[in-house]
This record gives sequence, structure tokens and C-alpha cells, in this order.
Amino acid sequence: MARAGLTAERVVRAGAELADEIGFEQVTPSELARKLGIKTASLYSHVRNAHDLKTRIALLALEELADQASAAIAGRAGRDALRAFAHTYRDYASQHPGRFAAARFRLDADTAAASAGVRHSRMMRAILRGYDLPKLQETHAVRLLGSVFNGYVELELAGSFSHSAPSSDESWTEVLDALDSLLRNWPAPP
Amino acid sequence: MARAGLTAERVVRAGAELADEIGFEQVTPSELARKLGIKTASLYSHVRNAHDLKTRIALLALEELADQASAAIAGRAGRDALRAFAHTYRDYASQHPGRFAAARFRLDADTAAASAGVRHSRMMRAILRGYDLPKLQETHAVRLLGSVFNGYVELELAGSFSHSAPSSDESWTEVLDALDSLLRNWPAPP
DNA sequence: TAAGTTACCTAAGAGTATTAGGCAAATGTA
DNA sequence: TACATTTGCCTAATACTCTTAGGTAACTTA
Repeated sequence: MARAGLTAERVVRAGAELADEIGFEQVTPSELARKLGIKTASLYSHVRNAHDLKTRIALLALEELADQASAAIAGRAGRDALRAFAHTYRDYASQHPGRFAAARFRLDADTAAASAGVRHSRMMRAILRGYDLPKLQETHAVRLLGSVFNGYVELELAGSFSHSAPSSDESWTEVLDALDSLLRNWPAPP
Repeated sequence: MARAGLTAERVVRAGAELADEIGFEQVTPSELARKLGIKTASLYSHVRNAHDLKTRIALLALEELADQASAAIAGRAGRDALRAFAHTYRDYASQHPGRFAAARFRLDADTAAASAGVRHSRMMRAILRGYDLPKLQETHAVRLLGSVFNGYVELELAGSFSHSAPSSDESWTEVLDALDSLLRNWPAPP
């Protein structure tokens, strides 16, 4: 019997591809085994179980996304950085919808803390340094940015913006301009 | 054999409760049948299949949420309406996390168009009427609001805000103030 | 009370997740 | 080169899950 020469890493990468093809929810050991041309049981030497598989795909996606975002904001500040970061997010989601869904997979606290997820919030904080926000408002602003990026992309992926004018592209740039303006005129706390 | 006296509607309501107990993803025919004390196969006289069950729970949740939001914004305008609407969203999600997840279940286009989802965007548009937005910017603003509300609540539910100060409650009010301020000073298009 | 409806059942087929144990291909060692 | 070890993949088996088909007994209505 010829071997496929798989490793845990190759399995996870194939899982990520599969997620982009059929959706992250639909990625299961049996489906992935089919794609790889091996028996389902054979996967269990590379991955602990179905949940472990999904977790690893999520970690991969978080890492990839952080890498791309980090490259995008390098050397930029203020509005430019904000736009570059946001575009990276949206582009990644449209090119890799399954991976993006994976990045939103709910990890347990420890795994999340050790994931590339923390780089994401660090980058947002870095972007905010280009705006003159009161120190105490920074976390609020980070949470707002995270909410908008995740929320917008998810709604768009769900098709919520595709059945009415104006185009989602247009809204996206307007929304980013609005956010930029908001960050430059953040309301003073009471 | 004593009958449980179920109907499609009671089944769906039980499904919604189950979602709040164990999570929407985990709601399956077999699990629901267990909760109801009947055999799995018996569910199929009330519901077409697993997907149909989830769809109906989603529609129920959208309806409930729209009802509550509609009651909350009645008689209010501007900042008050914005806050009332937003709080309804967040409260519903924290009291009914499973139903809230259900409300985000991806419906096919026709079902979505016939769902209470359309009431949600109508309400957001109504709220925006309290602000003096350029007509063309209204849709962009609706999309921004939807993104923030969905995004924030989802991140919060995922625990993203629970492991660092300040509290999510605090961020939520700051974020809403920021949104209010943004809507009152929406940047002029180029 | 007889007829019709229907809420629930049992039975069965196909598929999935997971574990246990086996063999043969790749790899390291003498 | 020959041997031992590791390991990548297999078959087999268990215990689910979803779904369909057909039956029966409990309610409803005339």
C-alpha cells in the first residue's frame, strides 16, 4: 500500500482548504479523509478528534490572518493603517471564507491566549496610537474596531448586503471613513 | 401510550429552549427528542429534517428579537432610540444565547426575505431618521450599525471581552456614545 | 358509537466519530 | 547490507446520528 505521507500539519492544511471549499462547519474527519484519499480512522494518528481538527484549523487561520495584517500595516499610520488592516481582513474573508469562519471558532481560554488572536488586538492598539485617544478609551475603541470588522465581514459573507444597492464595496469605504473620523473626534467621557 | 400532545410550534419552542441550554449548534433531532421524551423518529411528523428545525428556531428568534426591539424603541428617538435598540439586542443575547445564535443562522434568500429580519433593518432606518444623515449615507450607516451590534455581541458571547478590564458593560455604553456622536457628525462624502 | 385523523411507535438503512489492533513501508542502526 | 524500530495507513467493531416506511392506539368529529 503506497502511503500518502501525511503529517499533522499537512492534514490541517488540507482541512483549511476543505473549509474554503465546503464551509468550515462541514469539515469533519470523514469528509477530510475522503479529500485526502485515506480511511477516516487513519486521521486519528494525526489529530485527536473532530474538535481538535477544527481547533487546529482555527489556529492556522488566525496565524495567517495576523501575518497578512501585520505585513499590511507595516510602515503605515493613522487612516492608512486603519484602511490597510481592514482591507486585509475583508480580503482574507472573501478569498478564504472557510478559514475566516474557522478564525471565529470558539477556542477555550488557554488555547485562545496562546493563539495569534492576541496579535490581532495588539495590532489594533498599534493603529490607535496614530490617533489621539484618551488612554482610558483605547480599549473601548479596540473593541469597537473588532466588532465592526468581524460584524461587517460576517454579514457580508452571509449575503446580507448583496441584495440591495449600494454595493458592499462602497459601504465598506464609507464605513472606514466614518470610523476614521470617529477616532479623530472621539467623544469626551462625561 | 400517553401522548405528549406536541405540535410543530411546541417542538420549535422546545428547540429554542434547548438552544439556550446547550447551544444552537448542538440542537439536533435526537437531542431534542430526548428533551421531549419521545423517539427521534417521531419528530419528523412535526419538522421536515434537522435543517428545517434549525431554520424554524431561527425564524422564531428573529421574530422575538424584532418584537422586543420594536417595543423598546417605541416613543423614543435619536440617542434614546439607539440605546434602547442596542440594549435590547445585547440583553436578548445574554438571556438567550442559543436563540441569538439561531437568529444568525444563514437562511436561504427566500426564507430570509420573508423573515422578521427585514423588520430589523427597517427599525434601524427608523432610528437613523432621528439623525440628519445625507440620504445616500443612510444605507452605509445601517450596515455599520448592524455590524457593530452583531459583532460586539458575538465577541462578547465568545468571551473576548471577559478577560481584561474595563468591563464589557462599560465598553458597551462608550461604544454607543461613540456611535451616537458619529451619527451626529457623519463625515461628508468627498 | 363508528370513521377519520394524527401523535407516537418500531424497524431498518446509511453515515459518522472513535477505539483497538495489525501490517507493511519508511527510517535508523549495526 | 541486514535488522530493529517507528509509524502511516489499514480493517474491524461499537455506539451513536439522521432519515424513511409502515403500524397502532389515542384523540376528534359526525
